[in-house]
Amino acid sequence: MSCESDVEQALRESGRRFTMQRSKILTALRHGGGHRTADEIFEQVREEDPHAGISRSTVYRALDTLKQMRLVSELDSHPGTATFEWTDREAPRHHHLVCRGCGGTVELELPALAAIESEIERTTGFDPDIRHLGITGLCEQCRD
Amino acid sequence: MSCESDVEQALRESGRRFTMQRSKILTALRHGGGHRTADEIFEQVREEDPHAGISRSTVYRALDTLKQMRLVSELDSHPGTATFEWTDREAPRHHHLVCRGCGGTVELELPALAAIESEIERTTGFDPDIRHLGITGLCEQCRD
DNA sequence: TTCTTTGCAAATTGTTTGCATGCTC
DNA sequence: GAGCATGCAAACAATTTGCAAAGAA
Repeated sequence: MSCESDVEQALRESGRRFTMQRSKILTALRHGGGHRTADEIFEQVREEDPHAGISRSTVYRALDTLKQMRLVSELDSHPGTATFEWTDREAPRHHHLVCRGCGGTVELELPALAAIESEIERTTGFDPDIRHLGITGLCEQCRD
Repeated sequence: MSCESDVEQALRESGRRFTMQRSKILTALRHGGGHRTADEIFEQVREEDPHAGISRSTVYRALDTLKQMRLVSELDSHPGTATFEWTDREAPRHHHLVCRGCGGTVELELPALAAIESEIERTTGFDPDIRHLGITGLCEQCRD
């Protein structure tokens, strides 16, 4: 699930259509290098190609279907504005630190969380999305 | 920081006022036994005392100042509607599992997270709010 | 009396929806 | 050609803001 044609195939197999808009949204999300809000994606697509037919509702709807297909995931810890990320199954799992002061995010790997994931599953039967985990706090600069 | 008068003092010391509304909001939050959205708090206060002068904006503003004072914390992982909790420093730290299927929440203690907290601080200088951590996923019933 | 807080209503922001048209399969 | 997808504009929901009046120190 890592290049355009795979996505195209996945869409077709589930009876959906592979459209220009979806393709551009995915590209913006994948090559944008990180997390993007719906609005950022909208602006990014529009900027790269002002003639591209794209609207906010399309972005929301596309993100929604891609989420259902598990190709895109919505990050937690961004109060007020949903933030999305391309779900790359090959990449190492990383987690997000979201600063409540400046809103900036830092990524880091926390291998120890894998153990917690299985502990949760074992004790509660809950299947946690550790992958989407966002941890809020204060970054070094904002701690003053 | 566990009874009414402490809150009153904390407010006074920071040059703020101790008002009926703030008192009732806190009571609703503390004795409500768990997490509450702004709207739930509003309804709860209004229900307990229909004559109480309270408005939604007041709830939001009060929660905001209480958050700044670290007396109340906003939980992550509740997309769309912010959820708040009384920050009880004496209580054991618990964490939240939020089901993306039914929206239900489960609380559990995860002592292992304390180690992760210090790891984050050590490696990134970030001060994480592990306390507010919300983990999304699918609960046992919704996994079908 | 001074300065904070409140209520009300209006404004914002982020997101969703209905419907006619366009495009993919 | 059939049915999913799109754009537009309107609908929504949650939260914020301006301003005059009320309340705490």
